[in-house]
Amino acid sequence: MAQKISNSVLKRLPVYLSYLKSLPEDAPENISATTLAAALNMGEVQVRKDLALVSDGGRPKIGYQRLGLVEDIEQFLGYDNTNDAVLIGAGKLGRALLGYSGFSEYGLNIVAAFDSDASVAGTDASGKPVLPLSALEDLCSRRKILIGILTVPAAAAQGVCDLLIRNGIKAIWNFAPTHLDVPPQILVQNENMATSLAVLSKHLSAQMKGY
Amino acid sequence: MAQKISNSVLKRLPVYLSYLKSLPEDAPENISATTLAAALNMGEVQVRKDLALVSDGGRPKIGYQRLGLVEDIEQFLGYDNTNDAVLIGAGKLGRALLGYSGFSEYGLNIVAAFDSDASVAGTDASGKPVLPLSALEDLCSRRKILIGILTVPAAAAQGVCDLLIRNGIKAIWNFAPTHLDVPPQILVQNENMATSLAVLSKHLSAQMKGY
DNA sequence: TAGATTGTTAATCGATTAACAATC
DNA sequence: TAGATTGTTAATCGATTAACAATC
Repeated sequence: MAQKISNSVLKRLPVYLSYLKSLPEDAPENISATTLAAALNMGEVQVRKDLALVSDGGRPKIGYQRLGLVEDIEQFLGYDNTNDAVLIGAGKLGRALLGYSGFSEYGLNIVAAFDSDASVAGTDASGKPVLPLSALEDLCSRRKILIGILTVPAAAAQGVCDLLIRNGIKAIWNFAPTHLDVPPQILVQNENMATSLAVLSKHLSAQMKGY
Repeated sequence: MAQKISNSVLKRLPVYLSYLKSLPEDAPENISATTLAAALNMGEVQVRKDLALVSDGGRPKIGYQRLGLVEDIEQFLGYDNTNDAVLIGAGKLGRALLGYSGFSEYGLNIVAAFDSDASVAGTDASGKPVLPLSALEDLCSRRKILIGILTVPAAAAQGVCDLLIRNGIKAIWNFAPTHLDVPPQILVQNENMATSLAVLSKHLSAQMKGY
């Protein structure tokens, strides 16, 4: 029976992963949950519980096999089988994401970008083609794309979102600062800057006031 | 006694705010928690509880005053008194953020960007100056900057982070995919793409498997 | 063996939801 | 008044933490 994984665990796993990968090649072969927890400022029980979900266990007194753990987390997160994605909205943010080479490491491959502005289309940004929106349908169905990355202005977001869904997209990574209405089986992951800013500035003003 | 606000509430407030602001000028003067909840796919009790924290209440049968609510949320989040910030790392992502005009709406003003690569420095990206890292100290102390936005490669992040803290920065918005070690009174808000991607691809593969 | 470390079971904590009373 | 809506109090749910037993 497939275990239900909470979002909070899911968000911590990449943190472990990137830390483990940042260690030098000649680091010790094993690493303990205690060490990991200390390095990342987390509770060690929590780390152990999280790791228990993805690996088949460490050894008392020794810890987890470092490289095995990396593999286990990557496999668990599905970073080993690459997902193709399309990106809509080739503005500054869109191009920044297009040019971000790090995604492949997480199993994400942006196949092409689309923009409603035909004059932007055709241009290559960091090797990836930028196409007119009219080409979306063909590409999505031909390559069975499941992930759409939305970097369009808020006002255009819902329309593009509907278009994506009509073309078989199952998951949307939404950078537009707006709420999207979607059918229940479609996943929307919001990457709302305003949200983080709120946390940031609130903490800041709280600290200033000294409470 | 200042109320302790949870992060989850803090993250929902900007969502209400942006929805309220997206309504047309001639929308009804009042809006009920019920309506808001339905539009955003949230629980109505939750909406009401959240709004209770920031406003002095709606009226039964009528709802909340729409414009008053906007003001209340903005004021609560501190969007009315602008915070100056510096951005370090004028790569693609850094420039995308620099050029993003929406921040001012959230009370954030990026004063300048810095980059260790002197050849990039001097260039203007969308009107904001890009300066060499050596100019950071002077500007931070002169303008009493409290927020630092980190868009440097992971390997450079901790070093720049330390530099920022030495220069009086109290809050760091970290886009580098790495953990930062900071003293307890410094706030780090991580904007880790890998984290969102993990949630996204996991849900996707779960759905494909049909469980 | 002793001590470090794992993994599990139980307790705590916090956030969400449900039920309901108050109000216009 | 009746019904929509607010706000509050209590119940539920889930995640984190603490305590502890098992293991190398």
